[in-house]
Amino acid sequence: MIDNHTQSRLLQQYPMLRELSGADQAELMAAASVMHLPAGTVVFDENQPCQGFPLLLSGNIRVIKAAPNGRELQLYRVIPGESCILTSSCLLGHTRYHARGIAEQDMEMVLLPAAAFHTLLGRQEAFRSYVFHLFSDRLTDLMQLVSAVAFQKLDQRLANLLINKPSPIHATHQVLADELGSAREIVSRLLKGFAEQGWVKLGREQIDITDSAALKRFAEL
Amino acid sequence: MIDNHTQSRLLQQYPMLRELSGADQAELMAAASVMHLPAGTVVFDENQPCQGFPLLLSGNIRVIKAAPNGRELQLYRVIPGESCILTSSCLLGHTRYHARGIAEQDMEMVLLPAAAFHTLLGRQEAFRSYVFHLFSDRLTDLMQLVSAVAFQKLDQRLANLLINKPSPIHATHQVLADELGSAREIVSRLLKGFAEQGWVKLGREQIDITDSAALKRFAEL
DNA sequence: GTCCCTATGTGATTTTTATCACAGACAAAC
DNA sequence: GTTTGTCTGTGATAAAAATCACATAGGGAC
Repeated sequence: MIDNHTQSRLLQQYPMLRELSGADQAELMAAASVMHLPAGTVVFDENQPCQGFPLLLSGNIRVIKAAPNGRELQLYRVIPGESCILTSSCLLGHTRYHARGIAEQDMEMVLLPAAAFHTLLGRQEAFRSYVFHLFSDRLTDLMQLVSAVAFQKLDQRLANLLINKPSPIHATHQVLADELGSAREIVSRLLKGFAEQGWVKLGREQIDITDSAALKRFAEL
Repeated sequence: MIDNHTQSRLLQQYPMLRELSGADQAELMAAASVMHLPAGTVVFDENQPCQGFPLLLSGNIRVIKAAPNGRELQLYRVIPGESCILTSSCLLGHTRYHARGIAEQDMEMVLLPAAAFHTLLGRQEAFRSYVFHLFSDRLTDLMQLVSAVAFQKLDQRLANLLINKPSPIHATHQVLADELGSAREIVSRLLKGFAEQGWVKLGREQIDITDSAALKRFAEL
């Protein structure tokens, strides 16, 4: 059951919910529940069954693949207004998760039980269309990712990563490495190279982009 | 417009179509058209807009990402009974293709125009569920692929590729390399290694798997 | 048979990435 | 201040892949 304040926040983040019929909207609010997860929580993990459909109010989820040797690679990030398509996939395909989701910051989310999810999907065009779009976008992202991992060198991928974050970037080299699926030392060395080119300025847990045009040129080479 | 014989073949490959209402089924058959494509045809390509929803009757489609330097990587294969989810993604997300599709053999397919696709999706639970499942499966495949490309060595990926094909395998090393996103010489050398282990026997355009258990063990190391 | 095209084998070399092993640097805690 | 823990820099080395440059071999066309 969702309280009024949360309901309005939910509708703000997910405008498509406004298009649901009043009755369905009420049913959703009745069936759903709010969860608070501290940063670092494993929201879901590989091989785990699905709980329900998450709607993020604040914070976000890093969805990653972890290798047996401890390395990891970020598949994508779920932000408020989106939902974890992986979960939809589980719910729709009746399979289990194939990746791990980790709360990056403290997180509030509304969890829609599987049954309610299926009901909405069957009855509400707006909801269906929303889910289809999510699938579509994710598929595109993943194909891009595969292509990048297979064909691009790490320096280009790193440059890309940097220019897609707001400068100054607050992150350790390890975090960047995990996002790229590589090792910390490599990222450190590449960053040093960028710094020597005058593209970035490095500090502890901080990277200032000083020549984003050059970085972009390099990334798209 | 689809003739009777083709209709029955279509229903055989796509049993879910039987669950459509008679009227919708008739509408589908009226709106759709049959296409014959010779092997090697580029069925769709990156940045191209979507024509419609393909239903394969025979042959199959290799969906690949091509790198600027000529290398390529197979994302997945579409076989009769499946449909190209990438197309659904385009139709639903109103975007363009993000990969290339190539007819591997001569191909017959039924093309469902975008409008008919959307109608069916809105009206028919069975069709919707079919499309959702396709999405779900593909997403899973792609995540596996990303993980493999990022974390596995080529020898393991090659072993995996081999054991998932019926022996004897008829393919040039170049074809295998393209499937893995690597170079021919590497594949040749790795295959030689496998042959030395007694796992395969090599011939011109032919690979006989002589110890699939060992290959499997190696692949899953 | 010869010619020719494609497929394969292979050495040599380079590039890229990973791994290991520390040293130094910085910031917060005490 | 000192201590402590995390973060970063860096050399040395190894491993994996890619690249280049041919040699050879098989199979069909003639």
